[in-house]
Amino acid sequence: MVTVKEETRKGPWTEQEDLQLVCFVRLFGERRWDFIAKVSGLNRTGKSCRLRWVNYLHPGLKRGRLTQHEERLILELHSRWGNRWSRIARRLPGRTDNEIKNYWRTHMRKKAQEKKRNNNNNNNNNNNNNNNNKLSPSSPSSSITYQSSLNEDPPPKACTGVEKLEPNSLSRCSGIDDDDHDHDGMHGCYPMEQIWKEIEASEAVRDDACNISCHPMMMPPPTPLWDYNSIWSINDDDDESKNMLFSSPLGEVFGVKLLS
DNA sequence: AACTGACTCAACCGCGTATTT
DNA sequence: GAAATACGCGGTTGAGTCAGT
Repeated sequence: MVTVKEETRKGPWTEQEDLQLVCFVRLFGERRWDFIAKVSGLNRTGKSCRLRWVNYLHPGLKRGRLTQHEERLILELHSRWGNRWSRIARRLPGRTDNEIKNYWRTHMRKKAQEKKRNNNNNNNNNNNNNNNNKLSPSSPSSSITYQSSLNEDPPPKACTGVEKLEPNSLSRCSGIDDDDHDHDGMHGCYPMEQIWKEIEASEAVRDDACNISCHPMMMPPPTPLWDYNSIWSINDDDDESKNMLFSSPLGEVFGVKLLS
């Protein structure tokens, strides 16, 4: 007799897995991921489930490219906080730390390349009196200059260029946790002020939404922004979904509740 | 059409912190 | 208070896609 020990699944998630995960998050809330992983019958770690939920399945997520506004915000916040992606992500409703991290990597790669090019040009045109050897904010999106390159994380101090932080805001650059009141030191410095207002406004909206949707037993948020309606509303005639639920360890129990 | 390099995105890993037992 | 467990974060990797040659 050979007992088959099921390996924990890795790699890309299938639609079925997504569906299953959503169902169980719906039941148990966005917590106890190990429990959800076990109970759902997904051969995934809790960690993996959480990640999938946070980065992909969460109904509040925005899809698509970052807007210019968001890009600027990321640059600005990164210059203040460094690689504190989750914190930065909190300022960009609907965006995940992973997404921002990925964006930043790309951005920095571009920057590094630009820098390289600039340096090369400068070497070639050494006699030119333009002295561009400081990284010039050549691209429209780079009104902020960065000291960091691809390989070095910007030290939190890298508050350079137009940000013009006030002296007391250096603490922010040095990674001291001041969490959500961080922008107080910024006002009046430069047009970012307007941006902060917008952020706060959007956060207020988000918080309201959260009060409604994040209660463990009131899981399904009002309207997913993207096409997972099918997951969130399992109809009586959705046999596939039913099967999936029922085939999970606790499926029978909860399936009855869900589908009754 | 085939190849190559850049880019994007999803996912995993390791580690530190928080919470529970 | 200590140990175990769960959670969250940041770093990294690899597959897929797209544009240029």
